Amino acid sequence: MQLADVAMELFSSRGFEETTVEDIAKAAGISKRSFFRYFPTKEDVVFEGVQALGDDIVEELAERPESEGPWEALRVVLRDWSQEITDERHRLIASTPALRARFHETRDGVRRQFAEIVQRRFGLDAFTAELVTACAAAALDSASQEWHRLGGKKDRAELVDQAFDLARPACCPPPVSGG
Amino acid sequence: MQLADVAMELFSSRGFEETTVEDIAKAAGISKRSFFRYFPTKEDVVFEGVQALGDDIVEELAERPESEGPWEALRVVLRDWSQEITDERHRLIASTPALRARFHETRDGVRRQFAEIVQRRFGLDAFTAELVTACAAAALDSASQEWHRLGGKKDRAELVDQAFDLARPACCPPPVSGG
DNA sequence: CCATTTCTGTCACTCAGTGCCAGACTATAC
DNA sequence: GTATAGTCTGGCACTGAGTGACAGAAATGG
Repeated sequence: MQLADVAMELFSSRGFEETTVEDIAKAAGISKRSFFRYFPTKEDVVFEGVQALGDDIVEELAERPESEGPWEALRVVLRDWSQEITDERHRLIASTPALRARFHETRDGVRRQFAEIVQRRFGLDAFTAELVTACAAAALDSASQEWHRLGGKKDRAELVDQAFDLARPACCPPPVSGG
Repeated sequence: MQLADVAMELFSSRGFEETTVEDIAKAAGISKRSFFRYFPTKEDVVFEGVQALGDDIVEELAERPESEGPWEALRVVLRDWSQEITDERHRLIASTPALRARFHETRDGVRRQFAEIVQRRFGLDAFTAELVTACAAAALDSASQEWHRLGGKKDRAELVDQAFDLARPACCPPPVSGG
């Protein structure tokens, strides 16, 4: 079993803060020092892959047709993002303040990358680009929360779509379809 | 001089992470143990008052007229929020990842309070309330960043207004003024 | 086989944060 | 005045995250 899996299992059963790095190391049969050779911090175990996923989505965004407009491009591309974070991970993050903080920060880093691309690709000024991407993040967040509120009974992608409809900012008018 | 001022001065000159709690304590003429009787963590020094300010604004929000609608109410009330965080504090937070993370988390806590009030006072469902407050936070954030981008040359309140115009979500149509 | 690189554990360290206790200070009551 | 109770403080020992340095094991390559 991989180190990250061992750690996540301990986090899930005991809680993040109640699990020491030495616990993880012992369970994985390595030393504490070696743990820190694989992960720079204890928190990073939980966020393994999130940054990588962010990079993937950034690339996808850069490949959307320019004619699509920023809001639609973000909508399409972000439907995946929330899917990839497992339930257990979400539960853990939501219930641990330190992880919540770290999650916000990580996600905002990706959002900043989005903003740069949106600015270049769709020809917006920095202010508007920041604004639009921040609104998209807001929509995604609300969709994710609503999904949890409903106990996972509704399709995530559908909720994201709904959120993007409700949150569409005034600076991104809907694509006209014959009117 | 107050403990928080001593600490902020050290943070400003040496940086947050380069300043130990013992440094602060020594400079303030108290023991390390006493420092932690005034502030639960080193980070909390930087965020002194932010939560209290949040509570104030939550109250203000609760007192806005119902007829105003959520978006306008948030706009009015949030114009103060960013004003209250000093430049130096902003600079420090922006340049320290751990503080950035903590800031996001703190602000999101306040936002959740907003959402509850918006939901009750303006009769929205939880989903929409979360969405609208998250969009407002996005607008505020973008305005604040733009203010820094412009080197503080433009009026903050004006930028917030502008951001709220650009970011107005589809679920909060503008108040009709005779049309 | 030997040489080099890489991986690993151990040890010692710094720093944030906590629990405990003992002494100092203050306020009130007698 | 003294006794007493509550609060504030420093000191000490501790846990736990994270780092630097070093030495030995293991893989790699000739």
